[in-house]
Amino acid sequence: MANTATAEAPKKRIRRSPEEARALILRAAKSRLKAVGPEGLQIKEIAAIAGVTHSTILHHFGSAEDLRISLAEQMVEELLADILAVMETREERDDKVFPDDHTVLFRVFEVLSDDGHARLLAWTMVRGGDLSGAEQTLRASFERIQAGVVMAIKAAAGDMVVKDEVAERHARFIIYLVATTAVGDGIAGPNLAELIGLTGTEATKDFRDWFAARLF
Amino acid sequence: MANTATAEAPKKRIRRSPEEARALILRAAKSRLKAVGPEGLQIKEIAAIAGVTHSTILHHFGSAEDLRISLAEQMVEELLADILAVMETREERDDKVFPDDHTVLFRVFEVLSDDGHARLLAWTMVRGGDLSGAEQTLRASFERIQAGVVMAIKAAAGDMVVKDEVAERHARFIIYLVATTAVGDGIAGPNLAELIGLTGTEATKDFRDWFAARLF
DNA sequence: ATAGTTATCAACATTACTGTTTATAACATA
DNA sequence: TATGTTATAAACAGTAATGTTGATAACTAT
Repeated sequence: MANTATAEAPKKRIRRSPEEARALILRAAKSRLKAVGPEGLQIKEIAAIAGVTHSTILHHFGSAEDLRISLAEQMVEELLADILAVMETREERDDKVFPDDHTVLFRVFEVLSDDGHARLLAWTMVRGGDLSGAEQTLRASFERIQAGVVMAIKAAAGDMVVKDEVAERHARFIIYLVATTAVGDGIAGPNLAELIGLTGTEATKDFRDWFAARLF
Repeated sequence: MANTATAEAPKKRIRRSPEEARALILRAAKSRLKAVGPEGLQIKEIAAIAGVTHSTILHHFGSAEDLRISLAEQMVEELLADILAVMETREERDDKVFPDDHTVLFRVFEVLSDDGHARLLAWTMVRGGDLSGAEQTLRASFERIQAGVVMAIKAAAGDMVVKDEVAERHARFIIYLVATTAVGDGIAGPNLAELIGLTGTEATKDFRDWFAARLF
């Protein structure tokens, strides 16, 4: 007996555009990655979350590996877009960045290292991705970021004349330092801070203040 | 026809001690991880490299997951041992560390970020390992490192009197900064430097010089 | 309407990865 | 030499993941 004739749910189909479908699937993959880490990236699990079958994923991405590559690229692009948004906000408000106002740096840290962003980024790096697919976007983004930092350097220098190439070089170093630190912080931070003895919630803030004060 | 009686190679056995076998297998796993990333950590691949069968691995480690845990713990311990060795060398030679001599910092960077060490470390972090098995070792190591940095700080301060707790706090920040930077550098460095425009072999050295000069 | 396209699903096929069992070779110890 | 222990291997089993095929529902364009 049991299910006599409950009629095998006809299963209505939602037909999406390829773009919508890909976006939906990538969103599901991302949430899965954040939730359970790289091991959660099996297409059947992702399909279940997205509400589709796994063969739909294969239809849109070709293979499970291709899905992962697309995910990695998309995440890095999103990340940079977020950082750029932070920078633009600063320029609009025409704020001083350093050393009296650390908010921008803080928000960069938040974007890059908090909320699991860095762990996801680490995943993309560790898996050996070269991100060549997103190269154009990335390069353009960094140029804009660099322009912002150069401005900040000149502002911080005040009266002193700063040669363009010196400021530019300085800017590259600063960007590189902030980026690597934020990435490392996001990845190893929780474990590391505890081991070193930087405990308490204010320790994170203190460190970032200390760091910001030494940047320029 | 074909293989008539080429006698199915009797397959001589090498009998190792449990310690040797475990070490051999972990070495193979590590090289595999460095070569092809986390996806390369399947026990059959590892077994092939180690020259044993996969059931031998299961015999010694219990399960594939247990092997990965052992690998993560061993790698972190090795890493810290290497760094400690660098610190001890400095103390023996009684060198100045900063700002006139950057060799120690350079070697820490080398150990932490070059040669794929950081990528392996990132893998241990990303996979959510809490490393509780190696906790004692890690904590002790960091205490010794911190002691070294405190000495360096006081030396750098010269005549000025530095309160112990200030130096200690400063030391923690510096250790944290160097560690996170080195980790981020090791993970994102190659891609990031190229994107930012820090190209050429000397760019790495220049950055590290610039960084070291700003540490104290 | 009609025809063509394709995003979707369901069922099947296949690989690959982990884990199990049994036998034996290598070594230690008495 | 005899006996026990165990590290190793080979073959098998189970399961989970990817990939394939064919049919169809949803949409587009004629």
